[in-house]
Amino acid sequence: MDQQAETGAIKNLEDMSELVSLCKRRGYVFPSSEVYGGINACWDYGPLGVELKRNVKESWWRAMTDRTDIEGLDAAIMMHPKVWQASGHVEGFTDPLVDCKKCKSRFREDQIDAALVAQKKCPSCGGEITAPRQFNLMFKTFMGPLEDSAAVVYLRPETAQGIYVNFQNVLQTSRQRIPFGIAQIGKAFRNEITPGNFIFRTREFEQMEMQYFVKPGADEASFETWKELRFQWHLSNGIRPEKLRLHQHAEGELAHYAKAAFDIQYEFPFGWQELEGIHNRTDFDLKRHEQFSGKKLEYFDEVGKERYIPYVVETSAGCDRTLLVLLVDAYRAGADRVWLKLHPKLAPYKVGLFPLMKKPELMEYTDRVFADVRKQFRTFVDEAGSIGKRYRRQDEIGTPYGVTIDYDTLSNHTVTIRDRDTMAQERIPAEKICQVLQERIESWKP
RNA sequence: GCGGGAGUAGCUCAGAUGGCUAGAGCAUCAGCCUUCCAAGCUGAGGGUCGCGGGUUCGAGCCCCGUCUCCCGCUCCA
Repeated sequence: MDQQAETGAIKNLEDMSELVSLCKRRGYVFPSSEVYGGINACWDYGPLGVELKRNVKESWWRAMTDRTDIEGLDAAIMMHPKVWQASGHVEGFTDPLVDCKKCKSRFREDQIDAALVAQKKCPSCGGEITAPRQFNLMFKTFMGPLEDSAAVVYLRPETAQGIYVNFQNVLQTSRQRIPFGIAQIGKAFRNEITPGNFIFRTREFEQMEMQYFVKPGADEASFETWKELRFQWHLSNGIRPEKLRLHQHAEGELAHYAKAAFDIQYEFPFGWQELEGIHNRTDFDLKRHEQFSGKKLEYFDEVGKERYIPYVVETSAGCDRTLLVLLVDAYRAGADRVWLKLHPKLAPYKVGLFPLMKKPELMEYTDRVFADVRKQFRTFVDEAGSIGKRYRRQDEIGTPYGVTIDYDTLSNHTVTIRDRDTMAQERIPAEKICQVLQERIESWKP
């Protein structure tokens, strides 16, 4: 690993804002509704961002569905309102908050002394507190033409419930047996009080979730397995190992549904933060849905001749957060260039193709190569400016390889292939470009 | 929601005490140059100076309002 690469990585929030700027400048991520001045914590993925995101989702989906014991699902964002009563989100996601006008502290009204609430006194400084305001983290809207409370629906605050309520459907149609899992990628919405840090915490976000159903008692072993598998997945995307860790939730930190929980955390410039959660949700959710729906959600084990409600091990990764991690982890600022050291399998463009000079014979040859290479790899052709400048442009968006057609190409049909990370070049036969790209992409090491 | 900072070209900014068609660098585009690692030449496009009102003969600069962004406070993808 070269020295420049290590010293050029993101260290602080200032470097981070360079990345945010690059993202906008080059078409990875734009602020939403920018012509109207933007809207807080909403972001749009541009041409490069959407490619990177698709590649991330593809990588995840493969990791799931390459297994024979995992099925896919795509549930609706809007669900029956009772789902959220059963899940505990109607209750648990609505916090009455009060603020102290004097010391600016914020408290949950239901967690401070009732006597103090009655006197409107701050528990820490004794100052006056505001009247409680309801902070409901679920977005609410109305289904149908009338804004009647009977027709209230929520935008899902997590994708998991879509899987739980389809547990029996998937079980029956896929003919799976426990243990098995259901995977889903989709948007979720939370009316966060404090969003921020670029695409780290947004109110609309995408999750990549898998719920693994196991026999009670087998949950702890499965939990350990998934913890490890998910950690490895992030490493397989080329993330620097020293920036990733597993963090166990203490008892008090656990969500209302969880028996045990680990976060896969990344060391962002704003600290260690969650990238993915692995939760042992027990039979909490399925049981609750049984109660609220009146339907049986148990599993009959043909072999052991027993009925039970399965336990669930959940792996819930943030898709946008994964993107942020990839970008933050890949950013390098050297003395004379900036580059994204993205894993080639995830990079939006795999190769840049350049005629050394803007000469008809070189451009013609380039066109022929392009027609061939683009069938297999997303390719960006650039003939504007000096060759060095074109390399820089591709470096900045993370294109791992550059192929240049020069005058030697015309006589002996060889081209140079340049490596983004080392800037080293090698001359190879033009007919082997695809083969070499394939080999390099597959064997790439951070 | 509160405190702090800020809104002038895609980006980074300059625009003394209000005064001609609002500037620079980078970026983009066109052309030239260039036989492998950016910033050489010529030219072009691009801004109702966040938005609305007010003061004034005249406002990017002053006043009021409003919106938005960024940084800090029990958020867990």
